[in-house]
Amino acid sequence: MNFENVICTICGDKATGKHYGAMSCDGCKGFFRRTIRKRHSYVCRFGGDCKVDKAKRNACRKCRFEVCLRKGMRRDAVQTERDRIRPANLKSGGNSNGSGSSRETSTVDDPLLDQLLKVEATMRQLRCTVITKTSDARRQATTCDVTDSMNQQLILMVEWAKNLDQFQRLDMNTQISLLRHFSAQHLVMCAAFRSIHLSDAVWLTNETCLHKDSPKVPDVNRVAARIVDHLTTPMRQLNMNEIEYVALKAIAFFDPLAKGVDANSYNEVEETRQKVLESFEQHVRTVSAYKEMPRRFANLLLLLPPMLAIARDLIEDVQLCKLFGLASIDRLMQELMLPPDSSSDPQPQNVV
Amino acid sequence: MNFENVICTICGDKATGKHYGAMSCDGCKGFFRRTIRKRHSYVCRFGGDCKVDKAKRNACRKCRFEVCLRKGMRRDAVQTERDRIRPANLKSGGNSNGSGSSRETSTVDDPLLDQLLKVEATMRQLRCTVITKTSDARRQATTCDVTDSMNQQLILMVEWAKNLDQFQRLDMNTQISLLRHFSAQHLVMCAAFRSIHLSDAVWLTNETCLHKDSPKVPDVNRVAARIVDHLTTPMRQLNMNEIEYVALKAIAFFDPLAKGVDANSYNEVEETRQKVLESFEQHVRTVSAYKEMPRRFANLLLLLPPMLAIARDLIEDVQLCKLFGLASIDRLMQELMLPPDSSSDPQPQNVV
DNA sequence: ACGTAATGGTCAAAGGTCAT
DNA sequence: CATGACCTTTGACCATTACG
Repeated sequence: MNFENVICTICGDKATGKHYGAMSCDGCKGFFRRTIRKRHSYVCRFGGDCKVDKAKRNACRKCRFEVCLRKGMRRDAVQTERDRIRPANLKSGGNSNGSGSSRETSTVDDPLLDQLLKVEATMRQLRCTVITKTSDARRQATTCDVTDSMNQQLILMVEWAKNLDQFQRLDMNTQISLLRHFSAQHLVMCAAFRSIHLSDAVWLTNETCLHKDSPKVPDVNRVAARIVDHLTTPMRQLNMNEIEYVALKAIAFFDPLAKGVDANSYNEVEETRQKVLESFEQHVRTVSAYKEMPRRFANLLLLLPPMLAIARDLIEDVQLCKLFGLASIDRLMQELMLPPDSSSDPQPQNVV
Repeated sequence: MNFENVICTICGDKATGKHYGAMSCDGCKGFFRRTIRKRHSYVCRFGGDCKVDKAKRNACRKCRFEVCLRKGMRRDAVQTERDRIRPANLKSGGNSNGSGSSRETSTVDDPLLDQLLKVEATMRQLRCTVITKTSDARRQATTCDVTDSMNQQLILMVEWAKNLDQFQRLDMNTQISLLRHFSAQHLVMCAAFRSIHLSDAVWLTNETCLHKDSPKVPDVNRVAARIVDHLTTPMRQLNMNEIEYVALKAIAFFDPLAKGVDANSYNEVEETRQKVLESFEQHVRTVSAYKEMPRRFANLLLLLPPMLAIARDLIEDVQLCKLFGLASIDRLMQELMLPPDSSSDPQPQNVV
């Protein structure tokens, strides 16, 4: 319908259709609805017969409302309030004083990221006591180097987790579930970030190097090559720094969907993840030196799917190695990385 | 039939017949159809048990929809969109703009997202010609239903890809690589989003339902349960809509890390992914009705890792089924989902 | 052929939104 | 807080389809 030449019977403005019984404009329509809904009651400050036209219709609400009724608008045509089309903005905290206190975040102002960084530094120190450093460093890694390094990393992962009070607060069942779910991802992620300054090789914790096409080490799923190509290279291109690394690691670790996390712990884990996510996003978008790089936040998060894929293939490789006796699988590695097996302990023990 | 004394089981208004499985009025009928068609997802602003009667039925859409389901309305009774009854040109005989002059279903400003939505709509129509609809819909799915539905979805995936010119421009080797890499993820993602209005069940394309704990179907990895718990439920909590769904699907599909994508094609695929990412972020942060929901963008992206994990377990399940002869594995499924096998064709053929 | 029941689509007139 | 240009949703009404 074309309302171009139809005028509002109340004020003479352009009408947009019949509303509440009278051909009228959107203004008079809205005015009438609000008046009825909010039970407004007006008083005329003048003689009670004010002109109601497009220019003066807002001058006297009493007289405008009178005209609405006189021209046929019916109160019963106004319905009760409906559902919101869009949901109300769920703002956290609901504090209205949030007007930018604008404390410029210097470097690592965020306490959560700060905590993660500190734990990471502790781990770097601890690593020296755990690592069996090979005498001639930087040589080509052997299968034995790889399993050694993996074992060391798993020990460190457990220590790392124990340093996080968000982890310590969880019940033991959940703790074990998170560790098991994360172990392979931890290995892959650490190896990838640690190698960010190498080219075409993975730097193991015992300071040997595993070249991405090394034929010495059984690797049907080409895990080493994919760590380099799918993770380390993108990390380098994104100029990923340690803050972002520790945050992303925590996001992957606190995964409420980990097998074995029950409904009670789900919320705790999810809450921790959301807090890290908040700090992580805040850092990447407003603090980081590369905050202007388009889509950087998304691309950092998109490191997680390939990380997961490679982790799963790593588990497959370890299973194959165990099956064919190509490498010795340590007890901790067995408990953390391989699926529960009837032939070994049904429940991980002494891990935490 | 005289409906004078029949009342709507949902709101108590005068019923006009049985609609979608429940005696109801035209209002509840239309409301239910629109909800299903547009994949609306509501949130109750109150306690979650609002009264639903003739006067207040529009006050809370969440609770109205809940009552619709509780009173027996079935989503599978809502059919796919038909052709317009009236030709779009209601005014001048020959309207020049070929595109539907009548209100198109929520066109998006972004041309890329618009393209993805249009292809999705095309697929919905095509589905009708591919799907072998079971006579009694909504029954419990059998193993045969599951494999049938998977086959249909794989056929549709190939058609879907062929409708994307960003895909058509790639060389055939890359095309096959992307399809193989995405196939299982496609099945999981479609099933998850399609089931957003069901509870505790997955809605298959042949309109049967697979309950998350169905004992009928072999599912050692509990894929159905995890689709519901790890994907559908979070999607519902995030109020994910179709735009976000098609964008996320494209981001997962155009994965330059897919096995078999060579260095030349890498950039093309990556470029497409980055463009979709750009549009996706733009939409979620500035256009979406839920743009104020904190960390929404990150949480949408974080759907991808569980999606990938479930997809890989689905492949495992299919392999097991094949191994034990529990289900017939179609040739297309074999080529797209299972690893290349020396006993069958070494190279996929006739897929694209 | 015809009625009936269930699906579909239409669009005026309700509703809500949010910069001003 | 109120306004009103602009957009979404509702539901009375009519068309189409399947079946006996």
